[in-house]
Amino acid sequence: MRNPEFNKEQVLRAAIKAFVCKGYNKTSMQDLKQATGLHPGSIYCAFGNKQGLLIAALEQYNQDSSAKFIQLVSGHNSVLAGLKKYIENTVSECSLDGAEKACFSQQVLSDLSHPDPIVEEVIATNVEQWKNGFTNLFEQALDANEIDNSRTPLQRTQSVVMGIYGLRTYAHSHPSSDVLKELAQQLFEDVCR
Amino acid sequence: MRNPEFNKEQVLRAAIKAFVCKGYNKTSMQDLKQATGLHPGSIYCAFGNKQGLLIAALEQYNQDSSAKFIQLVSGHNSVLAGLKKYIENTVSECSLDGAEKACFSQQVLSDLSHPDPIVEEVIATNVEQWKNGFTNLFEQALDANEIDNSRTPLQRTQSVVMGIYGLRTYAHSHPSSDVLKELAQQLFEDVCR
DNA sequence: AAAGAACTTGAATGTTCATTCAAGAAAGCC
DNA sequence: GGCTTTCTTGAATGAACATTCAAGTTCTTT
Repeated sequence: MRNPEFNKEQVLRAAIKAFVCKGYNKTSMQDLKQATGLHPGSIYCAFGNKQGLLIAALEQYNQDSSAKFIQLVSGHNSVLAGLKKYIENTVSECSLDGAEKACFSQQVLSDLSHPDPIVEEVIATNVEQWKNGFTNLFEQALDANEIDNSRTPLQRTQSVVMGIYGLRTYAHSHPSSDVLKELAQQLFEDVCR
Repeated sequence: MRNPEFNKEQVLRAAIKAFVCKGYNKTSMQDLKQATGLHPGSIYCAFGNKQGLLIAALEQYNQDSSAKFIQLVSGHNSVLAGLKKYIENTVSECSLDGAEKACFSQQVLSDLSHPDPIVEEVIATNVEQWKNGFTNLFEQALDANEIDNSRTPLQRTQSVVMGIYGLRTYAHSHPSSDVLKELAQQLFEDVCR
């Protein structure tokens, strides 16, 4: 009996990088071979097919981004400072060249015109979880009297999610990092008002 | 001497529809043949290649969306009412099933991971023109005292563009039309505040 | 009505790409 | 060390696709 020679997490993170960089459709098995170090046959053995790899990668992304969310949001003096930190981190990610300008889930969704139901469900779960993070945050902020109840936590969540989508799309057109920071600051203010 | 049998505008609008529906990359020449009624050879004769058709389509889109902008924004009691109308129209477009959920330019930009410089320039021109429309609008609103000068027209333009990008991306996940309307209303308020 | 010019057609071409599979290599077990 | 099981390799396969082009069609001019 032999053990597999690769580390699944490592492979999936490499795959995510490749997918985010070129888009799912344009990432060939050759690209994936180069990125992950796995030969086509091995990928098929481990994940069934290209879409199987995508689904596994989306699940990994889900885990990773949840962890990152918690890490960024925690350990601040106020709840809203955590939110601010998160938004600022998004901006820095967007400003990187060639790297992750888009949220992986969202990119896949627009890449696949008619996504497979399974893929769609994994993405929906991702987004759901992300939104829950924000909603919890706003509930805590409400409890701590950092925001008023003129809008519900859910409404604020929707606004901030929309805003981040917008920020990321805006970043595609290579604006100066100052403009992006200004937009992020404005978003933060609008959402907390 | 013969005349071409097709109407260029009609063909380009049909091509835009096809591109927006399936995405540029996934739209095959067969799809384009079906959509435009032109056989592959004719398309190559008229536009050089697939990318030539894309560029011509983007230029047509530029014209059409400029015209639509003016049409939507004009003829209201106040300048801001025009803006509101425009945002509301965007929401209705997003709510349509299968139709134009995304701005064509923006969709192409994310579809082509490394866009040809020519394509990129045409898109940049599109966006520039669109932004100018908003900036003019906010300048008029400032002159008419409908908004204050706590933020420049350019800053407000950036915010509204980001917001519309966000709205459109948000629409991809099939939210209820009420949520979308609420987000649009909030966007309008935040931008005019 | 005949010739010529321009346009249209769609099968053929060559390329790219996901996927398969048979042969080879390595680990565990006796 | 030999045997079995599992994993890895990468060339072969076949489908999908953009592009070409030679033959066919239609319009205009004289």
